Amino acid sequence: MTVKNELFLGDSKKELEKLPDNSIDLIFTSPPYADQRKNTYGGIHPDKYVEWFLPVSEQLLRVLKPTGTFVLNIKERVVKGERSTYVMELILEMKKQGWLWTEEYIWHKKNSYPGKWPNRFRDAWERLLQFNKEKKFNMYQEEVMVPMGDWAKTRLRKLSDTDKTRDESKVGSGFGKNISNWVGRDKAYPTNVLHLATECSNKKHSAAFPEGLPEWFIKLFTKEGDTVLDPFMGSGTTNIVASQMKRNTIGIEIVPEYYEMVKDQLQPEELYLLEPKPSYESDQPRRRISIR
Amino acid sequence: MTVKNELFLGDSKKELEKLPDNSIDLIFTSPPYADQRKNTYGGIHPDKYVEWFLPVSEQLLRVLKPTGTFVLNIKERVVKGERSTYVMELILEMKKQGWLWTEEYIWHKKNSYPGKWPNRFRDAWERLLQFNKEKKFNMYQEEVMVPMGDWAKTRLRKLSDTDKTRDESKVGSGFGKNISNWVGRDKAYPTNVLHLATECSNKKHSAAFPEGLPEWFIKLFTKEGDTVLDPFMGSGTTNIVASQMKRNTIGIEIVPEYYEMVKDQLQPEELYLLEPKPSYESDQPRRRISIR
DNA sequence: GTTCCGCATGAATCGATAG
DNA sequence: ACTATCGATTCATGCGGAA
Repeated sequence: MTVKNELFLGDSKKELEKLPDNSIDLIFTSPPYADQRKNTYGGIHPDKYVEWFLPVSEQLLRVLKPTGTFVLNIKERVVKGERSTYVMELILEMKKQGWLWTEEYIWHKKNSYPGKWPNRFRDAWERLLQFNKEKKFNMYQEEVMVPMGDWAKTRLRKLSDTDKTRDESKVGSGFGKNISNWVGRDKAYPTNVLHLATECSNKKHSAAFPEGLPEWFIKLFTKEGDTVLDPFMGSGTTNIVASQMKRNTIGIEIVPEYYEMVKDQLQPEELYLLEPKPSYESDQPRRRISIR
Repeated sequence: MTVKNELFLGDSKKELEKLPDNSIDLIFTSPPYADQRKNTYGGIHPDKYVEWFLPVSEQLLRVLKPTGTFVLNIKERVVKGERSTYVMELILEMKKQGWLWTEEYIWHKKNSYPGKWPNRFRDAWERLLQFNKEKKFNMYQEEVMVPMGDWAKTRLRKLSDTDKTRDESKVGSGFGKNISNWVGRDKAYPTNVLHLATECSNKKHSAAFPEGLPEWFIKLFTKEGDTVLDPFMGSGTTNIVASQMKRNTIGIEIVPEYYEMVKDQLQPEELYLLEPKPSYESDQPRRRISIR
């Protein structure tokens, strides 16, 4: 089978106008976070953030299918000792646009940035806000349950201490519990708390999230042949993962350098001859994405 | 030494008026959650929640010391397939009252109640909102340090002499590891994600939280002899734990049954004859705190 | 082929210093 | 005075070279 990859260079709000109504199954994105500094990539001042984002979310509401889902990865900054409130204000405003705020998942970043300050500890979590157009939407819960295949059985037999305590991320997509909890069970349902380490690979984009994050939501909210959109593509993690999972993808990026970088890795049409096993069933390390 | 336990039966807003200004070091509470059903304990309709809570938080702002902290354990309900927004509205309104929203901790409920719905998974986390009166407040970070990961322990044990000297000579090399700094340290600072199992003890109160939760914040924000307030006492977990930790406590409860229950367990004056380790440092399994 | 170990670095924050 | 930039702080993780 083949999947299509459409990439747009330009401002999200403008480029989104080119997409037809009700055509997207899943929007997964991590927009530029608010930033006081002006010269950072995409830095938007916290006070202007909601105003900046709302025209985009209005377009997203238009292009999303009624059965589709919008997952927004975001976290508010600390400004002068206080958490900013722009994320909360954004949720309230998006509801006025017609979005349903269905759920808030927590991404627990197991290896967060070091640091200790007089008034706070390390920030080790981010929000994954789920929005929908309708109360009824597509959700394939079975897909994110991790089956007890031969791999898991073998793995459990030689379960090491490190597996038990330290490395939860080797289990499935990295979400969920201790491997040892699964002994005797066929399947495990996840919760709305996702445990995943931030990646320390050679990505040149500062806002990269681990591949497991979009992978999990793509599995949960789409099936093969569906269409996944990332309006703030960045290094293209969402699109590359989605394409590997045989979903059609659309990506928009305003910085030419990142746009070109992703373009080198994603063909307009990707042909999948083989039926690769899902990565969580594979014995091999997950395929690394190299930047050429 | 002795600690005092003051218990009030009545409505929080009214009873709080009896307390003097700037007299409390820590407020830790889990108020009745919003609920559409009227017959639940303290059930308040989501639409009325903010309006109901604000007079209480206004009193809390008055009684809290300038160096004190208010920790609010809360989570929004799902109403008609959507998360309610009263928590966000509450934060925004409390900021207008003069509160600083310093931080949001996540309580990850490791063993949350099993369950699955067509549109969502198990809810396995709650918010712990930290509010302050001033930017400078008391925080005893060393008190909640946690054992270091296995990796560091292994590394330190095997640290060779050359490693020590070589690393010391590299002081000033900027960002990077200086392992020798860690010698003698077996603890690390925690993050803003707390991993605790929910407790299934014999509590008759529906809003009971595990003892480890107030215990952690009491350690972090107070010292012995300080005063801890819970304006929605319930089964009295906060007060009982605080009293055991040699903090003076004040509790307010509107339901006579709960009020009497706590009164039976807490004397107006508790005498602590022994000065040794506080209970939370003992080896007794019941009082083990398990924050990773 | 394992296992071990050194090292880089990740959506960070504060406070001091420079413009 | 006010803003922008910079240095110090510090832990989990995976990778790659060494044993």
